Amino acid sequence: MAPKPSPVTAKRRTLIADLATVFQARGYEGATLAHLAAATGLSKASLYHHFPGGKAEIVAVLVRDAVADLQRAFVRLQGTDPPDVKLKRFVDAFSDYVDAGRGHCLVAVLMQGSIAEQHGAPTAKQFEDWRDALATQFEALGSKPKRAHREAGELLASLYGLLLTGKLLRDPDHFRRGIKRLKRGIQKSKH
Amino acid sequence: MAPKPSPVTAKRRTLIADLATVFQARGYEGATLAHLAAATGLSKASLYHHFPGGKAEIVAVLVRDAVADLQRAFVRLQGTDPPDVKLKRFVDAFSDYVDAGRGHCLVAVLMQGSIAEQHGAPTAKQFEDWRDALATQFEALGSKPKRAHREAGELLASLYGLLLTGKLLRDPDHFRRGIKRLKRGIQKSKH
DNA sequence: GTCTATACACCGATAGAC
DNA sequence: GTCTATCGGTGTATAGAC
Repeated sequence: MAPKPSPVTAKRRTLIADLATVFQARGYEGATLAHLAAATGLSKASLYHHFPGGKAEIVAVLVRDAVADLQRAFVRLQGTDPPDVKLKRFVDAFSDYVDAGRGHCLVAVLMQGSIAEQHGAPTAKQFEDWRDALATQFEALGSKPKRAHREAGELLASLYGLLLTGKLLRDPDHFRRGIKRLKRGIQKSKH
Repeated sequence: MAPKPSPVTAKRRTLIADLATVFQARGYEGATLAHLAAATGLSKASLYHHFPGGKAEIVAVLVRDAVADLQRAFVRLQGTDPPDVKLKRFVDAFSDYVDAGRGHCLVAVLMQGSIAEQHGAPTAKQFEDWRDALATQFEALGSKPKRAHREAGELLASLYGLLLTGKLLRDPDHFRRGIKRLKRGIQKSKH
């Protein structure tokens, strides 16, 4: 049995989750300390106790955390299962990460705007690694390296495109239906 | 010959274009009046002369204007040319609208965040109309209505996804290559 | 139409009591 | 660890001269 996580860590995790919802909905500049305090139930001063660096430290921690969350989806590509199974599991995990299209990808939200200057370059490298991990699976499905790399980029673009257009169209099902089709497409591209 | 546009209107057009660049790069909350004044070369007080409603009026005008710009891409779907030709022209026009992936779609940028509450619903209706216009062309290519509707949503998602992932990957060519492939895909889906 | 000067609210951040 | 009170700076918006 796994060891019980310390309550300190558990409290910090819910604190971070509450903070993330504000940045997700309002972006970096739109997320004021008053909003953050209200969302967490703490005062502004208490937030500075947990994050002495203020807003900059909060967002740095949140980016780290969101990248780790997203990483958990790409971990589904590891293991000895067939590549199409792993790719479909990844797509499902990504869907979970963005709450089936109801939420956002915090990494993507924060990388648009003033935060990109500070965290944009390392995040871009991370996304390249993720694209390579996807490409490896497409190669295992029979595609040549160049084509696999292309298919990996297309899959990423489709996922984020479905997420964004679902919000533009205000259609909660747009993302869900798109995910379903994407998974069928992975099945087919095996031939 | 078309009548020469009045200098007043021309000045206002460049003014709006300058303001748009700031909102595109910084989002609604990130675009302060100081930034907007600097970008236009006017003082803050002068901005209030042109837009008495302040920042809210500026962004309302900009949304109207950006929607009209984007509409110009969808106008390429009209006419008597073959549907695949019209769809490819639309894709090129969209690419031009976002400066080949180097810029953003101002509509999409503003609809994420606090502005969505005010302008989100009418914009969503507009996007539905645009999706329908695309679906009509896919029907003309031989797809049944349901499938054409799906293909239209996929095309929109791919365009916005390529735009977003190109920025996440910091790869200026990602969008350009994706556009090329999308156009080839339209060719193929004809058969 | 454009400007400088300014009003007033809110922002991020700190001090210090409990 | 949490709070109230408060600081200096900046944000939006206005007054009024030119």
